[in-house]
Amino acid sequence: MELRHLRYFVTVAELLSFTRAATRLRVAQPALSRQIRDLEDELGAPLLVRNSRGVRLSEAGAVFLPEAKAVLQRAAEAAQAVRAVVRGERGEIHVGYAPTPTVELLPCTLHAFQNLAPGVRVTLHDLSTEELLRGLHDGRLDLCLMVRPEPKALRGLRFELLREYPMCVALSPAHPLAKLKRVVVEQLVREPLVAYTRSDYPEYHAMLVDLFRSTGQNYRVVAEQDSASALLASVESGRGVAVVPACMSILAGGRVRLRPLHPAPDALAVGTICRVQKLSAAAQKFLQAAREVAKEPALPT
Amino acid sequence: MELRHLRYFVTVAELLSFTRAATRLRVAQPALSRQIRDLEDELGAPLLVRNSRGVRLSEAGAVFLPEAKAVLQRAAEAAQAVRAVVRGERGEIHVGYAPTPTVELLPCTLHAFQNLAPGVRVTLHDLSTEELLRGLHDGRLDLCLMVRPEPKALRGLRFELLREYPMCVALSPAHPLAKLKRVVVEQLVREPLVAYTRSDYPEYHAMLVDLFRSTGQNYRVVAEQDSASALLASVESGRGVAVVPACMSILAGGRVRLRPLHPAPDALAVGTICRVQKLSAAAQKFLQAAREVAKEPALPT
DNA sequence: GCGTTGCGATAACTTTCAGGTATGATTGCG
DNA sequence: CGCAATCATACCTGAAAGTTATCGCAACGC
Repeated sequence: MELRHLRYFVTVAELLSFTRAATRLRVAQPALSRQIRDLEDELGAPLLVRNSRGVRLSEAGAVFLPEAKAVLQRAAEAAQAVRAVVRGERGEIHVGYAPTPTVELLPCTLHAFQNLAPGVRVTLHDLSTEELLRGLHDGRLDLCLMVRPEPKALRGLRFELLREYPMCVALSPAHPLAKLKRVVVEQLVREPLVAYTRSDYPEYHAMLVDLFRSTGQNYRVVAEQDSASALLASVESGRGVAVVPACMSILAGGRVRLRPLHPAPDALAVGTICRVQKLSAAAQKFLQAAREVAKEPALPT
Repeated sequence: MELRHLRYFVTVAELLSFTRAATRLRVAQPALSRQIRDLEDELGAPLLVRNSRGVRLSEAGAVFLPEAKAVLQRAAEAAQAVRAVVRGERGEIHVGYAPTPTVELLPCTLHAFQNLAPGVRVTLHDLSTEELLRGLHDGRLDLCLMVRPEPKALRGLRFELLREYPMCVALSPAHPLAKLKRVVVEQLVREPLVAYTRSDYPEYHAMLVDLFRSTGQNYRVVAEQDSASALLASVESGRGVAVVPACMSILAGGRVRLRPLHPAPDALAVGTICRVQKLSAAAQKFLQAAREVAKEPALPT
């Protein structure tokens, strides 16, 4: 039994005529008669009662007609489900992200994507930079929201900038520098610093070296922390101050003050990365949602 | 898209291997690859991701797999529904009947058939003898429960005797003859008779002529009624007595007495009739139910 | 490092069967 | 009765499903 048999039978049963059904199906009448007979042979019962004035449904045919329609309906739905995936209206995407830099963008993007493609499930993967890039390369991830990586790590991938967060100084509210509108590097270099763990965040320490080079003085790291929350807790406690991107204000709440740094080092570039090739429609919609979110004004510094 | 494509895809998706799926499907592997590719082309998306170590489902494939299984399942159910009709486990039969002669057998047979074939709907048709036979011939009726017709009316039909009801005399309880164990024809011929309408029931009147021939006397019909209930009402009122089959006792209740007639005329033969050819399995089961009912002891006279 | 193995894809061919044309059989109708 | 309409039959054609043989690729083992 094939869907063709069902399509043919349903048409004959609805028009109650082989001739008219053949016309509608764009086949010759004998071909249609043959297919119907094959179907009847396979099912072991005549579905149609032929008389010289057309046909009528047999007992078995009357039972089979709604069943056959249901099968065809179900088959059409199955095809539609795949086409919905192709159009990015259904399915699943795996999105990798770096938690702290995307603390502002990720929730808004997820929300926008939910409106754009309500049928697509988003699975989030909180991973390190290397794991994010590896996941993109081997196909486990469809796209990532993260800090702009080194250009040489971007083989076959495309980065799209969404937002830049200027680097700021995080201070406990009681700290004298917190009264200033902005902090100058020469003031900062004398302060005890809290930093990210050197082994986990080498690029953060490279940034610090760059930042303080102009002062000609050595800076002093009094504590290293392996997470944003720990860094902020250290700063809040008065242990020291930290250089952090402006987006950190969302995590900091009111417990820590952020002040612009002068001269400003390179801002933190956050955006999407995905493969240049073979991007699913759903993933493209996610990119679109992210772009729309980025158009909105940034959070006040 | 044909069911073949779905069968092939489901097998590959479950074995995650073209080679093993081809073996199971009893086709060569290239033929299978080709069919899957045709399906993918039609749906507009790859369903399987091929790598040199077997295959895995793509996004679209993961969505399509349960859909395809559902279609195949539904198709199998459709075929099973027809086979259930063939086996007489499902469907509908049209049963014609003569109400009064089958007053005992029909309810019991319906009950037995309900147990034998619960999935079959029985549609009853209360028709005259001629209409019953015509309905059988042109296929509107599958079988009938009725009085044995003339042999010449049985072209292409088969009668099967279920039960014989001896002819009795119906008397009002107050009637003098009601005190007797049985009524002799010579006694009966002097009584005023209530009969069925001559035009509607010629065979009934033929029976009366036969019955009284031996007495050499004329019988006297004082009223004609066109239904069993009217006949019984007339008898109950004392208008006259009637010759009726023993099964009439069920309709009569206690309002009328039935007494055997001596010498007994031919009993009323009640049974099934159906076409010799093309009897559906459900109709055969109905016949079987009727036979089982007939095996039970008859009602006491 | 290099053959070996196991996988799916490709190529060339064969076979099957859906579909086409022509025609026959039946029946209802003017 | 002839005509028109309907489905069945017979026979042919061609698309496509299937077959065998082979390729290319990647993982594995020695």
